[in-house]
Amino acid sequence: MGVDCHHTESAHPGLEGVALADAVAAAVNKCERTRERLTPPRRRVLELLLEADGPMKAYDLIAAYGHDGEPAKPPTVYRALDFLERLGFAHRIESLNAYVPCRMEGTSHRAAFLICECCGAAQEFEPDFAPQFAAAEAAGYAVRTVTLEARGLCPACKVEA
Amino acid sequence: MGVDCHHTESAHPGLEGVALADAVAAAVNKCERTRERLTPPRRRVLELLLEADGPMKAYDLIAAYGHDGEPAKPPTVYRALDFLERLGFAHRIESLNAYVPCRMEGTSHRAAFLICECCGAAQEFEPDFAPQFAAAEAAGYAVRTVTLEARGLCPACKVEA
DNA sequence: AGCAAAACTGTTATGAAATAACATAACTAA
DNA sequence: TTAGTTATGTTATTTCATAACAGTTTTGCT
Repeated sequence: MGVDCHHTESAHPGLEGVALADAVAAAVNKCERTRERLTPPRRRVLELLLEADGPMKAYDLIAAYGHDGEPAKPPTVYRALDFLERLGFAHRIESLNAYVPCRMEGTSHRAAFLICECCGAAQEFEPDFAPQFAAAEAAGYAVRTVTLEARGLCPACKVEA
Repeated sequence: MGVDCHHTESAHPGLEGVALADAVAAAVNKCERTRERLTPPRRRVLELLLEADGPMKAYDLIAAYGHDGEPAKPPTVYRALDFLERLGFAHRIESLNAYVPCRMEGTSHRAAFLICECCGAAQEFEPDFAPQFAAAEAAGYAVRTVTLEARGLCPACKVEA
């Protein structure tokens, strides 16, 4: 991703084989429990996100969608992304116009990311916003969702620089 | 902005007259002190942001650019926005694809916003990220910039709902 | 002052990201 | 079993942003 970086994107290598199958199975199970429908296009987009080594652009997903090389139509992928985000299986990174699978499955979390400007890796973490928004809520705001994206250098790229 | 809201956007009414002139003069002064060039297109875009009642989309700025109704060319506005962001006179709100003038002039701040999903108002505030990123920096990250966008209801819209 | 480098603007064209609109198909609950 | 809801397929369009390059203004150097 980064222009001035020669690292392989190793912070979050994509899943393969058993690990990928397990992650998909976990999603299938969660959907069954909650009566949600992990339909073929939704499942396909989730697979693509899980396999990827880093954040995926929507049009990367569109291009990679067909096992035979046939691209998807944009609404197919955008609808699947909407679903995956709604269920917490994926997150959109606003400052990259890109998408990642959720790496913190199960935690009822507000997503936050540390994005490396060198290698492009996006590390998800669990922020503690309570102190941040106590004041806002005291002033009458009702906070519903929070997007937090920090940009800088990951440990590997920082060392190299 | 909001679809289900009948409020006027009063949280941050646009500047007019003397207040607008003062804000522009402050920017002129700051640029003179720092040897930056607040050229006509940059100044015009800053004026438009300051006059606006809420976040402005780039193409709103493009349409409003000419005093005679003539739109600007897109690069004119995007370049001006780059400049204004670089100097801290404006902020981009990623989750809206929109821009606001900085309301916290002078503070060396990392911008953060409370965005009302009902009326569209964007309230800037000064977050304290120190506790948030102590852990990240301890783990070797070098955090450079932070984007924080909280979405919910502002006090006025919360009351109405 | 004279000149080169850098920064800025104007312009055309294109690229990238996302959605509108509408027809069809598949679940699901009475 | 049929009405209602949810999801998909498809075409087209809209929205957002930048590439590329020519020309101008400013700045810094000697």
